[in-house]
Amino acid sequence: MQDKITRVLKAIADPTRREIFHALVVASAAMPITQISGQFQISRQGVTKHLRTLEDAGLIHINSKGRERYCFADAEPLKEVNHWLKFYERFWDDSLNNLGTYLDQPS
Amino acid sequence: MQDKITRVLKAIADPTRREIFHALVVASAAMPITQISGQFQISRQGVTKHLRTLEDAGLIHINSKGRERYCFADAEPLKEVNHWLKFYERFWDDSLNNLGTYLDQPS
DNA sequence: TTAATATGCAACTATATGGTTGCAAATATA
DNA sequence: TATATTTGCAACCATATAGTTGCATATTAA
Repeated sequence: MQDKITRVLKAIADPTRREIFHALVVASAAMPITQISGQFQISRQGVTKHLRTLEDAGLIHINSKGRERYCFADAEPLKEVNHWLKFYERFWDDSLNNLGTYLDQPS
Repeated sequence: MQDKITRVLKAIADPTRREIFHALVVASAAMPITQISGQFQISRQGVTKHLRTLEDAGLIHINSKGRERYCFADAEPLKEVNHWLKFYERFWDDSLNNLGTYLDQPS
């Protein structure tokens, strides 16, 4: 399949998935799927698909209990995104650097 | 269209685009499209499409000079991703918190 | 036992995505 | 001027994505 970081980035690249993930994080409690999907306009099945994507990225975990499936957030995979970002940190402040590069073009 | 942060996340969610962006960052010099595409296996047009996506996200800027178009990286939009991540920072360390949540399920 | 609830699976649709190729136009070079 | 180079545009293709609906199944509650 895909790279781990690619899975995580694709997972959080969708606004609805970011909302679902956020809801689970701030809830700080495991929630069954129906309860989660009740907070969104899209169908339960739509939410379920997003949950699977989040699960594949490791951003949530699901645990069955009776007929219900409890989902809870796990922010740990975001560490890797943070690490990826860290390399570029030194570049996003010096806009002057970019400007310099721009001015460095052959004329 | 889309949210700014969504555009940025979608842009970096593709491995080829991350490579292109990285190449431009470390080059720390503006490069014409043909020169960039020479570093990748996919066609020039394929690269051009990725460059447009990166440009829409603000991760590169393009400047025409004669028949050439010079591209250079701009890491600034990554700040917003960093800011989004920052909120979750406090959650990704305490795996115990997640475990607690897990154990908090009704029985 | 019967009814309600929570879920998964499958099929389907529309659109986005990552890639290709062919061709035309603009610019630079011989 | 004739030729080579850099690029954009457009059409096309295969697959992925975000969403839907219908139905079957398992579990819980009346």
